[in-house]
Parts: sequence; structure tokens; C-alpha cells
Amino acid sequence: MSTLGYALLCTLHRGPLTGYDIVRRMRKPIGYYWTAQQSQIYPELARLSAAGLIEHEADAGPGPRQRKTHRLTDAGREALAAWLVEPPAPRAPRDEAVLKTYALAAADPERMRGFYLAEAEAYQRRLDDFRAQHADLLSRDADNPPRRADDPRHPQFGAYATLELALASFPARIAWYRWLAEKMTDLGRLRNTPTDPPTP
Amino acid sequence: MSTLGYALLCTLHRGPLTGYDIVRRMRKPIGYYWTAQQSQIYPELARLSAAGLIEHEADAGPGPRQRKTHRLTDAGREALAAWLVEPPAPRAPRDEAVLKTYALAAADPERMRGFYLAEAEAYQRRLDDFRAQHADLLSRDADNPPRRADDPRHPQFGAYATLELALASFPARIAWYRWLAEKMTDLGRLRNTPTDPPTP
DNA sequence: CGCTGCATGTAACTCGTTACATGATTAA
DNA sequence: TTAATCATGTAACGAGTTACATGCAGCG
Repeated sequence: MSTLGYALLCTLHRGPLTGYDIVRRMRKPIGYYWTAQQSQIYPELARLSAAGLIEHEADAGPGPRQRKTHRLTDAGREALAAWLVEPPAPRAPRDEAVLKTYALAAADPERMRGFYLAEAEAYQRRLDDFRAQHADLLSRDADNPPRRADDPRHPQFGAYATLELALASFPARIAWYRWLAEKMTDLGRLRNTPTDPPTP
Repeated sequence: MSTLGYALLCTLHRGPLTGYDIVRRMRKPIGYYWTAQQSQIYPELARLSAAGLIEHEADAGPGPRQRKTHRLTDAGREALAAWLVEPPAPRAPRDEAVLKTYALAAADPERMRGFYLAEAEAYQRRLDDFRAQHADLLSRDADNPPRRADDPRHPQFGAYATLELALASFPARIAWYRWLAEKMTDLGRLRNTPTDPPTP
């Protein structure tokens, strides 16, 4: 079983969905930490079906094919529960912005400053988006059941918790970009002055 | 040109290296945010050579083949400088721990608590390692040139800056894991009490 | 005498991305 | 009428992983 398979079981843990629904879920909010292409999803759903972890009922869809609504089987729910508590396999980190920073000495400081400011802004926009989603989750059904999404018994607590991480880690990243932008300004200034103070 | 190609140019930006040297660099410290398998590196070096971005001199190696020491050409240095200031292509995020958190409602709270505590410890160990590297970089040649690695003119400033990000963002992650572990404890307690307080 | 480190490469495979293909309904 | 949304699938390619293969030098 691939991680993608488990990711699909994860999207189905709160109720049945069509493949198309899953494609959309792979964007917001789950898409911020796990993504899959639509071309990966349909074959993987077929594999999960063959393994007996999901099942579907089909009705007439809008196009030439049937629409299938998938749900977890008992076996699927068990497989998911077992996987959730296992330590995650270490993944190779790929962070282009940090890679570029490693080789920063090879770049023009003024242009690099522009790079960092642009990145800071992009992350700020994403942070604003997360904050809006966070507030939205907390306000929704705030009174109907006497529980909010920050209560671990709330069915949306998992989604809420993922937003909490983003809200805690994005500001650190933005501050890092701004710090680097400042350092680039310093570099431009320092380059026009004698490199080393004369030794006495 | 693939990102891997630029990653190799990045490792060469401070001086010539053999393929084997690059394999090792792809672990510490650069390996914390960009990794490549040894089987990827050798063919990519050949491609970069063919494109004229690097060149090498060969001498008798220990094994049956020649040892090649690669360096950036002027064209390679220019290509690197141009790439560094370009906005990074958006990458699909894959974070298994966060994915698992999304589907947390399907897990056993007590076992999930163990998962979060184990993750917190693993990240704490990596943070300690980063802190040691950070201190090491700052103490090295602290007097010889009157500059430390936190001076943007220092050749190691790039490597230093990448560690700064880790030092700023890992604590947020560890705190998040600990917060979730606590929530899992709460869940265990709350489950044994009436689900909803009686409405008056 | 076997293990680790140095050093370079290839082969087979899996995972992920881009692009193609079909077709109904609804909104601009 | 043109585009977007719903809905499901396949094909070709590229990137990344695991495993294989060779062979010298030095250490315990």
C-alpha cells in the first residue's frame, strides 16, 4: 500500500465521496500538505476497491460514464486506524527557497533582496488565507452542538489542528525571509566600504 | 534544466568537488532541505558537463574508474546566478504527519498520543543537532578574518542562514506535537464522561 | 580476513506530472 | 457560443528510489 492510498482513505474518513470530490479536497485544506493529481486518484481508487478497503455505489453520471460514490469498508477503516499511529517514513525534503539560500553567495544581493521580499509576500497571502479558514472553522456551528472545532471531540478537529500548525509555522518563515532581505541590504552597503578594517 | 541540476550547481558554488563529495554534501547540512540519490547525481553531472555548465579534471581514482573533480564554468556560474533570483516553482507539499492529523478522528486517542510524543522527540533530537551545527559555524574562524558566519560577507553565510530557519521553525513544530499529545489525553478523559452537558 | 570509506557508474522500478479524451449541464 | 463545472478515465514522460556492480586502500 502506497501513501497515496492512505491519503485517499484519509479523505474518505468523514464520509463517502466521489473521485471528483476527492480531487477537489486535495486542494483545500488538505491540499496544503498532501496533493495528488486527478490522474493518480482514479487508478488508486480502483486498487483500493480491489483490496477491499473501499466500496462504491454507482449511478448515472453527467458524462458518458457512471458516477461512483466511494466509502470506507470496515477493513478500510481498520487499515487507516493502524496506519495513523505508525511513525511516518522519513521523506526527502525539497525546499527550493532554502536551497537557493545555501548558494546565496553566488547571487546578486539586490536582486536576491527582491526574491526574499516576494517570497515573504506570497507566504503572507497564504497565511491570511489560513487565518480566514481557521476563523471560519471556529465560528461554524459554534452553538448547535455545544462544541467548537478546537474541541478534540469535534469531527472537524483534525482539519482545525492542521491549520494550527500553519498558523504557528508560517510567521517564522516570513520573519526569516524579511531577515534575509535586510541582510541583502546590508551586503549592498558593506560592499561599497573597505572589506576589512585595517589591522593595527 | 531540472531543479536537481541547479542543486548540483549550488553544491559546487564554493569550489570544486568530486561526485562522491556531492553525495555526502547531500546529507549535512544541505541534505536537510534538498536530497539526491547517488544514482541521480552521476548522470546529472554528465548532463551538466554536456551543457557546458561544469567541467572536470580527471586523475587516477582508487577504483577501476577515473576520479573526476568538477567545477563551475563561467556559463555555469551565470546560469546559477540567474536561477537563484527567480521565484521558486510551487511544489506539492507532502507531510505525512499532518495528513495523519487530518484523519485523526479515525485513530485511537491513546495510541495517537504515543505517535505525537515520538514525533516530538524525533524533532527535538534533530533540533539539538541543528543547534550544535549552528554554534559550530559561529565559533569557527571567529577571529582570523574579523567576520563570523552571521556576517553576510562570510562565505558560509548561506549555510548559516539555512540553519537559522530550522532553529526558528522546529520549535513551533515540536510545540504543535506536544499540544496534540495533550489533546489526545483530554479526549481519553472526555470519552469516559457524558458526551454533552444536559441542556437546561 | 572481513569491514568501512573512497569512487564511479547502470538497471529496474515506482511515483508523480502533463496532456489527452469524452460528454452532459449551467452560467456569462 | 464559449467557457466553466461535474465526472471518469488513459498514455507518455520525467523524477526519484532501490538495488546491483566494480575495485583499491586502510583499519582492527
